[in-house]
Amino acid sequence: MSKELTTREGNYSEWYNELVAKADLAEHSAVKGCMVIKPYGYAIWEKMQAALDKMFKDTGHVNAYFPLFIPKSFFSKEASHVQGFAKECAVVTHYRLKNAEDGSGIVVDETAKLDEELIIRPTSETIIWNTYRGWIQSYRDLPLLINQWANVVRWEMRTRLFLRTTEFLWQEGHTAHATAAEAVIETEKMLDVYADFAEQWMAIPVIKGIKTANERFAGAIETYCIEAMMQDGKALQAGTSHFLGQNFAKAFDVKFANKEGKQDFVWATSWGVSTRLMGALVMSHSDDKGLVLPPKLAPFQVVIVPIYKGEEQLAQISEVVLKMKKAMEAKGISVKYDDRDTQRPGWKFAEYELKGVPVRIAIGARDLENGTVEVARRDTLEKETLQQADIETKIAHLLEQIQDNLYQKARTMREAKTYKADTYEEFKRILEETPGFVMAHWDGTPESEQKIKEETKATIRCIPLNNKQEAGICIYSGKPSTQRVVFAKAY
RNA sequence: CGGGGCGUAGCGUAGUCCGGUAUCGCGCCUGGUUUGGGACCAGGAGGUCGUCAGUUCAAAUCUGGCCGCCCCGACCA
Repeated sequence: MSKELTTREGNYSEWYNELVAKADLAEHSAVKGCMVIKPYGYAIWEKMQAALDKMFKDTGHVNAYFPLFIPKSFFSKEASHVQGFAKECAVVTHYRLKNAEDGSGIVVDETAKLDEELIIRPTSETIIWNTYRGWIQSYRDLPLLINQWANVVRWEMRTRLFLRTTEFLWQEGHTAHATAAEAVIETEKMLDVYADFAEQWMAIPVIKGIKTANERFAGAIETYCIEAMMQDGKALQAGTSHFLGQNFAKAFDVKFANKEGKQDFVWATSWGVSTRLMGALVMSHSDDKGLVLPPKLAPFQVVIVPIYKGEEQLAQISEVVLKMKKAMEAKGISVKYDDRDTQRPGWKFAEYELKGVPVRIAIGARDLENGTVEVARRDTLEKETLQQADIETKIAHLLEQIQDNLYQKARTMREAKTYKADTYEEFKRILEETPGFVMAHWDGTPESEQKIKEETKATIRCIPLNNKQEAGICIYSGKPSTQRVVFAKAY
């Protein structure tokens, strides 16, 4: 394994791929388009899950689990939904294998053909709404606020670790409501949860907005999203929350008796974030030395490396370290003490930098004499010598600073790469020369949006919520427009 | 599905044009010296060269088929 990482400047895409592999987050599996998430990467995902799961529960949701398989007929019930997903579905057609008669190995047993094929879920609206029919009779059964943690499969033509894999992990919330207004409030509430998570936990600033009709989820009335900017100026959709109207209730005949005793179709939402967030995390903060993790999501926040000669000295150092470790842990800081004798300090320094551990503490004989430690922060690569006394308070403070600094840095970067364009020429020049978000007027038609996409590869990422209204003309058609929207090339 | 590249030890590779029994680095194992930014010395283990067939005295190398993966596009979270 080479020690030097490809630089972001040199080849951003290659830098990302190498980083994911070298930081031990994930690797390609034997199955095309599918990844193995390695323990270190999975530990980050578990942190994300824990934080999100708590946020969901704090907003009144409960977890449940629905099947991996969906009968094919369910898909045809909601017309636009099937249209959106049909091209990327994995299908189970048989349920048994047998030994080939010519002894050449195992083959599909053609006599074990399913009467109805099963689709491996690309998303669970259909199986869930089919189930909800049996759960909802009255307004008293509503709202139904359910989330599931699951894996889904979308047979994408081109995949990239975390950003787009054939199978991925996610959570999908599916809620049912008595009124449209209540469902819209839910949709917006969960968008806020996602935005808070992105900003406060992942240290990634996001723009909340709604998707245009072209970009809307298949089967939704309105799709809300959070959009983040990666260091190369490309946009990444980090989470979506959909107002589904009564589309799925009608498709699956889910009715309830309202207070007036009248039958009405149930109103729905669905919302999800996936392991794609891991990709967002990597691409937002990391540098040419490796991963940079926000303290709130790092598998461990502090690593302590002893520098010693001989076992006796190690024992002396360990005594001090274990006390510090205990004090830090009492403050809720996660600490790894790496006293392995099999690797040298320099090796460990490089390794933990590559893995993005927020704070490294080194302690040697010199420090024992002086009552000090060397503290290095990953985000700025700065080192300072601190007194051991009350180290837990200093480190706790430092971790907060790092968390905040990462967010501010990402925000500054985004602002520096956000532009206004008033003509199509200017728009194209910006995308070509200095990729980023381009705020531009658009006439509101799918036709103009489509043409711009074909000619520049840029799409409308979203129409920001509470967008400033201003008169202007569409950069493409010259027709009047009332607001600027966010254009960018996207992952 | 179009374009490009690749498949040789755990990883990364040389060798392929011009056929002669596989190179180098990292990693791994043993012993020793080391340890404040990816240590050094000595010794050692590890390979049906993606796969199947063909040509040949002889194939990693030539010919044909097949399989797989990666990258760039179209599609998408």
